[in-house]
Amino acid sequence: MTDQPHGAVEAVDTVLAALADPTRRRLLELIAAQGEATATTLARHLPVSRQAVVKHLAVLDAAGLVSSGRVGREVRYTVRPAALDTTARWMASLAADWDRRLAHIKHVAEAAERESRTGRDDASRPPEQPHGGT
Amino acid sequence: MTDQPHGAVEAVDTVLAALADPTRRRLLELIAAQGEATATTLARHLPVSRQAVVKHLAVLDAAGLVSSGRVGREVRYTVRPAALDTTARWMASLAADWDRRLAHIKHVAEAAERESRTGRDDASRPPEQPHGGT
DNA sequence: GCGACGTGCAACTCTGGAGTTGCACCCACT
DNA sequence: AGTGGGTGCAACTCCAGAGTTGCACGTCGC
Repeated sequence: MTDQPHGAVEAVDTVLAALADPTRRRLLELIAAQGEATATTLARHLPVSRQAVVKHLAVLDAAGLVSSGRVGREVRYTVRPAALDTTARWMASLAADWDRRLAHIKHVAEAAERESRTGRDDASRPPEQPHGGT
Repeated sequence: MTDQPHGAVEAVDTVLAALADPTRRRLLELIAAQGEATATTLARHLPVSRQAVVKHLAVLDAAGLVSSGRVGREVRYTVRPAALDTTARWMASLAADWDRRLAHIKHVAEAAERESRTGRDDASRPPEQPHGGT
């Protein structure tokens, strides 16, 4: 196990899928708080069976969010910031990209507005409110 | 519609759930690229029906990732960076928190290591490799 | 060796969400 | 008025994934 995807894109993919589940987020919380934890221990703090926890840990491991290490008869899990950080950066740059696009569109719209206003005086146009949305 | 959750926590919750689906991410991509788009238009660029797109847009809207605006007989959707940005920050701070905890644990472990080494010389101990994990 | 504890594997149930189809409604255009 | 394109609503199918149970195997402690 612990074969995280090669491409950064798929990494983000699996990380997002992994983080989508509340139980898995809770698991990460618990592991991070304790520094180290086993499936059995974690299951005690959750309303699900050990097997369910094991499956979740497998998903988290595949996403590179945790790493497993065997110590004697037990398997200890630790949190792994790298993948999470990568995803955070991806998301932040995406948000920035959206911002840029929106600013650009707004600029273009305003330019067109000025253009039409100076060119000819047609105040009789359908409302076309840009986006009241919320 | 477009009633985004009040608490920031639930916001992150819904955003993560929304971003978990590849089709929805593709939708956001398309909307961001075009600046504005309708469900019908978007469906033409995707291998799914318009209704499927509508449902996805409803989810994205509930997560605050898009905003809808009616223009004549069509409903146009635009991208909304705010929620995405919030989630990105949440994720980044979480990663930073993990980093802090790991550094702390490592520090403590090293201190304990030095302690036991100077206190008594017991080289006959089980391996206990910290975490080869991957 | 023996019991206790933790893990691993497999088969099973069941619900949520992704997707579809069909139809009714609204608005623009001529 | 009537037609076409876009939206909205509802009922339906289908399957991945979350969770369970049961049992076998390895490992620690005595």
